[in-house]
Parts: sequence; C-alpha cells; structure tokens
Amino acid sequence: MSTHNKAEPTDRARPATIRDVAAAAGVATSTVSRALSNPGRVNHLTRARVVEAAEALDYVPSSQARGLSSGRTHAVALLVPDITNPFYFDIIRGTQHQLKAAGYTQLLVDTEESAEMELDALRSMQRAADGVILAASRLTDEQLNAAAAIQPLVTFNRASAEAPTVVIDTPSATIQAMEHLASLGHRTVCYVSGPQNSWSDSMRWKAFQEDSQQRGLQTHRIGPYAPKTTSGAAAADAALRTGSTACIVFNDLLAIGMLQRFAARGVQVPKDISIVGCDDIFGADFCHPPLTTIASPTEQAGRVAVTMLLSQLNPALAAGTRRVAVMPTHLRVRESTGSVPQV
Amino acid sequence: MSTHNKAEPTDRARPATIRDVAAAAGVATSTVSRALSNPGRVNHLTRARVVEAAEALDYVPSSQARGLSSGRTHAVALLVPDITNPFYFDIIRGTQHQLKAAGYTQLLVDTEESAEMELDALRSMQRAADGVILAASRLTDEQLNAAAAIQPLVTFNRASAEAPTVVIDTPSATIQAMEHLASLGHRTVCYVSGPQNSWSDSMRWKAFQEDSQQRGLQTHRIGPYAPKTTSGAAAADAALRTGSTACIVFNDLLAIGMLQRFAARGVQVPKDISIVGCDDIFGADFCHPPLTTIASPTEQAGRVAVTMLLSQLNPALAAGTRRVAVMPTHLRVRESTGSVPQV
DNA sequence: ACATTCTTGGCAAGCGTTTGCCAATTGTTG
DNA sequence: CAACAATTGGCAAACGCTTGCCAAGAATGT
Repeated sequence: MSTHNKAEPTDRARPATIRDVAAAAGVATSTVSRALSNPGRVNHLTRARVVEAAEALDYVPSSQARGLSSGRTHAVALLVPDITNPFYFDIIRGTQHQLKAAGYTQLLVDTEESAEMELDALRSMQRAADGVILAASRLTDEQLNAAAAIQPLVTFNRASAEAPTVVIDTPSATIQAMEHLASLGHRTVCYVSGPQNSWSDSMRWKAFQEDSQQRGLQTHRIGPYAPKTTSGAAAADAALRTGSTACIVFNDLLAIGMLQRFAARGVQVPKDISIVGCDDIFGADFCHPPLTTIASPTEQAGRVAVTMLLSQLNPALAAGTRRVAVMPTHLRVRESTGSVPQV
Repeated sequence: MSTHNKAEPTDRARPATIRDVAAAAGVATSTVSRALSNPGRVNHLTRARVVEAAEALDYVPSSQARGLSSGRTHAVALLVPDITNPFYFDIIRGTQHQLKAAGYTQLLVDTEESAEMELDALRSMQRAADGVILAASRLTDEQLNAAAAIQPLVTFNRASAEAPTVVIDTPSATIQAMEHLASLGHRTVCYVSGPQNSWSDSMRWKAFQEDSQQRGLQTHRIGPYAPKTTSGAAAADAALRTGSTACIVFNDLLAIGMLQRFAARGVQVPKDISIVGCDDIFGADFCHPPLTTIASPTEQAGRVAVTMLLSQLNPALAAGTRRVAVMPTHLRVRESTGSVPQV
C-alpha cells in the first residue's frame, strides 16, 4: 500500500512471498519474518496486522529459502533397509508422528539392504536434512562413525561408538524365548539366521549361543537367509534336516515363510516342530498357526529415536538425553510353540 | 587459488560450497554450476577439472540453494491416508523406486484419513515439493480441483476432473468376484463397506449393486467400517445377521479381521460363509483360511503415478501421456470362498 | 586480410528467507 | 527536565546456487 511494488499486485500464479505480505501489511520484510517466526520481538498489534495480511494472501513460507538462510532444513531422513518389511512400518509411523509434532518433515529412503546405497543416501542427506535416523544399518563401524562425525545421526538397532542409538533388547528376548522352549522340553534348538551383516542378527545369535550353552542345549545354526517370507522354504527344509525340535528365527517374515513351507510339506507346527519368530509384525497374529514371537514397542522406538535426534539438533532440549535407549521386549506366546514331540 | 577467499581455506566443519570448488578448479562459480548440471555447455577439459575438484572436496550441492534459484525442489510428496495400511506399502515402494530413478526425493506424509490433514499437507507441499501424489484422497471434488489448479498433482484411486489419475479397476474386479460367487451358488451377498468418504468404496458399491441386480441376487450392505482388522469383529457379526452366504469386503484388512472373528465364533469359512477381500495385501496369502481377493499391480501403479507426475513437471516428457491410467485387476481365488452352504 | 559465427567462461542479478546492526520512538529514572 | 534504557521496526548483507547476458577468443567463410 505504501511501498513501491514493481510488478502488478495480482499475479495469481506465483505464490505470495514475504515481500507481498510486507507490502500488504505496510511493514518491512524483516518485520514479517520476525512476526511469523519470532513473536515477542514484534509489537503484538503489528504482528496481528502481519498475520492478517499473510492469511489474506495465503502466504506459505518457502522452506527452501528459510533453510538457505537459517542453515536448517527442518527435515529428517529416515533410512530403512526395506520399505516393504512390515517391521519398519511402525517405526516409520512412530518417527513420522514425532517428527510432525516437532514441525519436521520426514524424508523416507529405502536403502535396499545395501551399504552402498546407504552411504549414498547419507551423503545426499548431508545437505538435504538436518539429521538422519539410520535403521538397521549395514555399514561398518568405521563408516558409521565417520558419518556420525559429519552429521547428526541416530541409529536404530545398531549400536555404534559415536552415534546415539536405540536398540530393541534382543538378547534378553532371545533368552526369554529359550526359557520358554526349554520349559516345553526342547533339547535341540536351531537358530535360523538373517542377513549376514545385520547387527541384530549377530546379537541375537550371540545370546542364543551363550544361553543354550548354559542350559546345556544342543544347538544348530542355519542361514544366512534374506529376511523375507520367500526365503522361508529353504530355511524350513534346512531346519528339518538338523533334527531340531524347535527354531528361533531371525524375524517373523522368515518364520511365516517357514510356516507356509511346513504346511505344504505336511509338517505340523507345533506338534512336529516349534517356531519362535521375532518382531511381532503385522500378520504374526493371524498366520497359521499364530506365531509365538518376540514383541517390542516399535512405534515407540521410532519416537524415541526422533527425540534423541532432535535433542542433538537443538541443544536446548538436550538436557539429560541418553545416548542409548534400550526398548524392552517380551515373548508373546501364541500357537506355534508347544511341547517337544514324543519320539 | 587465483581468487580472493576471505576465510581460511581449510575450515573442515562446514561442507564445501560451489565457491570452494570454483577456487580449487580455478574457474568461476558459474562454470562449476554448469559443468555439474549442464554438461555440454562447458569444455570437457574444464569440466574434468571441475569434477575432480568437486570430488576432492567432497562437494555435495545444496538442494535448498539449488531449489531456491531454480524454482524446483526435486522432491515429490506422497500423501497416504494411513502409513501402516499394508496396501500402501507397495505404492510407497513403487513411487520411491521411480522417483529415485528420476533423481527425485520422496516426501512421505501420513494424513491419517483426515481431509483436514490432507489439506494442510497439500498447503505446505505447495512450496516444499514440485508435485504431489495423492493416494485415496478424502477431499471433495471441489477441494481436489482447487488443489490441482495450484500445483502439479496426480491422484491415486480417486478420479478427479482436473488432475491426472491412476485407478485400480475396482468395478470390473467386483464383477469378477460376483461372477465367482454366483458360480458357487450364492444368492444372497453382502457388501461390507469401508470409509464413508472413500471414492473406491463408492465405486465398488456401485458396481456391486448393479451387477447383483443384473444377476438377480439379493444384496445387503453393512458398514461403514474403518479399514482395519480391528473393525472386523463388528463387521463379521453384522454380516452374519444379514443371513448372507457370502461377503465382498472393502479391503483385505477388514476381511482378515472378519476371518479372525469368525474363527473365534466357530463360524467356518468358507463352509458357512464365503469371504472375498480386496487388494491382496501382505498377509492375504497366509491368513487362515487364505483369502480369496482382488489383486492388482499396486507397485506398478505407484510407478505409473510418478511417471504421470513427472511428465507434468517436465513438459519435454509429456508426449502422449494419458490423463487416466487404469490398472487391471484379477480375482485371486484362495480358500475363503466355496460353495453355498446346504440348508 | 577482414567480417562473421561459435564456443566458452565470467559477471552479477536474482531466488525468498533470516538476522546482525542501527535508528527512531517511547518510557523510566534521578 | 536531562539522561538513559527498553522496545520496536527497517536496512542490508548474507545463505549457495542458477542463469541471462556479455566479452574474449577460436574457428570459419569470403
């Protein structure tokens, strides 16, 4: 109104900028900026005028420009090894929720179980995101630490020296499962392992091994298998060949695949063999038989990861933030486990 | 080397900028920019020098700055009503794949089945993304058209006057299912409906209604139900009360929930009642009994949606692009459907 | 030898914000 | 009433990149 615009005021194709708002409200752009993102620095009457003008013009600040000048993108990247793995659904939802609540945008990236893609994504997120949540990383410790040195990072299900991390308490879960199986009379147990470079898998195997030794159980290990239902057939056959009466399986996906194979071969679960999965994914309760599995609050884990990351970004919130969050687990007994078969 | 930097050259905390690269390569920033994103405009020798310098400095262009000046963000937003609905997994994966191949970033947003959140997201994406893929929109035609007028948009499973759209061919799928049921002798069929403002639901219901009339079948309709397994119990009970011998259910989630309820109540599927789901989601093959359902190439649908959007963004690719893509469907008969019960 | 056209690189003006700094205005104090 | 502090708004310089424009030099034609 009082200032000099150069272009015609009503060019209704291009979204309104801060300048348009400033002109409409009769103030400087700096005032608009402050009114909108730093209230208190501006007289509340002026602020009201600005807000009104912004609304009238349907003004949406450009996150790009904001990011450029402020140095922060208000975006957080979530890297998962496989978007279609139901295990990550709850994580995705958990992070999404918490992120949105904090005014952040989520950048979802599927790294396809590949360390290389992970590195790539990390690289490009260096500028595109304020921080990264790295789920089930396939990276080496070295790579991980290097990444953590460059940008704010939180790992999930992957402990690292440098980065804060949230882990599902797999070892104690495995022990719970062993306890359960032992109490059912099983003496020969098989561990069906997942991806080779999975940290979770190695943790789980370690716990399995130690615990079975303590209990004096005979053990087998088969794998590695890709964590998909389609790998279940091979795993089922191999498990049978070991002569084990029970299996602890890397995750539910694989376990469900095994269940399907057993059904096809006429092997009865749990009469002939008991199966324990891990993750309690969608479907574990309605597969056949319903799967005994290790459950944990995954969605909450996602939220915690975000909280840890955000506190890294904003030191003001950083008070008493842990570097490691351990999510509790518990065994959810359904119908895929039963007494040891009578020989 | 030849230019005048003000700061110390080795400030290894801040990522390298185009200026650093320019200095290292002994050229102007504009040349670096062109060498990197507009090859051919630059002598290939110069270009080689630039690329080398960029690599040496581990230079990653700022997508923010790039976006600010070029006006495009190279990001595409995908809005889904419920991230945890397995139906969307394949879509997410499909779009992610295609987007990545085209050098775009995916912004995933869960709108929680709410039109309001959808509008909000749309608004903020106006600046933050080059375009939006809107899955199963809950918006009114009016709102949808308004949105499409403002920014590039592709809808999924929601036809709209303005925006290009990719739809799963639900009507013909429903007819296939009716055919299947009729051939099994069913004369009284129930449609179990999904969310009230779901376009898919209304299309499906319409086809159901018309087809059953043609066949002279007696019909019922129950619902609406939230498309989750947890709504299955109520739906199962209600379906039973209608006296129908078969149900066509809005989606697999709901159908699986019904299956669980039937099992709990001792109602046998398909002996007592037949169930047809829709979507062929993860789990439909291993629930009990395995679900007869309507399958379609969802992941491909996601890819198609991206292609349509990208051709909108880049008119160069826009040759012969359809405004509507219809994805074929087919009935996948498993074990949840069978002959009509003998009375 | 000169005029003309390409090719290539540099200059500098943005893109839409934020923010440090200053100036004007108002309020408070001795 | 002078002196000072606090509040508030504006100016202008970044932020890192793209791109229109121009000029220098090379290549071509006459």
